[in-house]
Amino acid sequence: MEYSYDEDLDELCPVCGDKVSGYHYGLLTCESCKGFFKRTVQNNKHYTCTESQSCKIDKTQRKRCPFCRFQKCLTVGMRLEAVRADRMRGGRNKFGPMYKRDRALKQQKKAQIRANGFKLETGPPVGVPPPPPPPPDYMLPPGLHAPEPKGLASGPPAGPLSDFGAPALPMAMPGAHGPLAGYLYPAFPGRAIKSEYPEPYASPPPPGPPYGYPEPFSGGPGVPELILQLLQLEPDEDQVRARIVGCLQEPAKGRPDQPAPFGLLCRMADQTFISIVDWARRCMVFKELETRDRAEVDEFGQDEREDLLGLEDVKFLNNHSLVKDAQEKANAALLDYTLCHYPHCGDKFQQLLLCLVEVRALSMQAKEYLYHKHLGNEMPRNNLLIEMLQAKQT
DNA sequence: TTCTCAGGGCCATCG
DNA sequence: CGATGGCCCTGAGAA
Repeated sequence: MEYSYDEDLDELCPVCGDKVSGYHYGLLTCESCKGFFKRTVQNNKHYTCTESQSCKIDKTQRKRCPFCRFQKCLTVGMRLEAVRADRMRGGRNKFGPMYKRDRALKQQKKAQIRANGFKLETGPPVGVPPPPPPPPDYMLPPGLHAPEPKGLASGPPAGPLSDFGAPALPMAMPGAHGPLAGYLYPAFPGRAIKSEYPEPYASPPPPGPPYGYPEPFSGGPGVPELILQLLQLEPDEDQVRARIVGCLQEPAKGRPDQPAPFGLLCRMADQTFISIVDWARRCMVFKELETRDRAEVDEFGQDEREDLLGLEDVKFLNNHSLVKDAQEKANAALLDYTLCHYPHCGDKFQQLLLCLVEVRALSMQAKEYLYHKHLGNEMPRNNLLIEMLQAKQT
């Protein structure tokens, strides 16, 4: 096989650390893990782990425990639906644009690293390669490896998600064979893949966009130092994911009658919230705040992050001049960036600020919804989000 | 029309 | 004898 993106091949397989051979089933992996994943899905194999389902998977030990290896394949983001149920050879799948974008992103990051002389914490490629060695909590909850579609395997509350994040209508796969028959299949509009395997293993959907940055990031000259610093502080998505998976593994506490999907979503939201607070804590501005203000930021981490990015309401802080100053610096950096990278779109800066307003409105709606749930005694206990909302109400 | 490259198949090797 | 993994073939989509 010929590659025009040799630099990608310098990377290591997120599953076993071997050399990657290209994009396979959603992300850059080695040939070995590609084959292993293919055989497992095509042959509907079910493995068991003789240890504690947390075996280390690396190049030398990947053959020891296929259960943990496959779990890791799913955890890092390999896609079951990319394995063709009809076994048609050749062609491209619906991930093509995703691969292309991921590749462009890598090029940009490398160019940025070269231009700036230091390495940013990179986000995951299309999937999420974890830093070797893998922590034990990369493993999915045992229930997620059920041979039957139950629990999370039945999909999120709104139904199975399409690859673009929108709920897709489930459809029965015509001609489904063997033990796979009767499963629900996500609907894909593309014709390259006429049918896909179901998700009896139900890999968790990646939190947020599958890329390190929410939009194509143009590095190199013209990127203000402040933006580079903020990007460096971005939470490591691998760690966030590992923490969420670990959290989901914990047995449910509190409300046994809690609907599983909602409870799980609350847990995931909690972990995301913790990451945001961590981000706020590590911000250079935060380190300059007074202790009392820091406690406030801890409590209102999410709002603080929004504020630092250009929103209002920093009145609750003692030292609001410092925060205000940081906010203005962030705005100035963003303005510089948009002027440099979107010279033909004069109002890019204003457009981005308007997006923040919309995000803020959505945030308010979500808060109201959660608070309504809380008043109806429908929230899980020990929920950080609701504690934050309660604190804000008082 | 040609090229690219990701998914599938084949098969030698290994345990 | 089944699993593994490297290599090659195929063919849809991009150029």
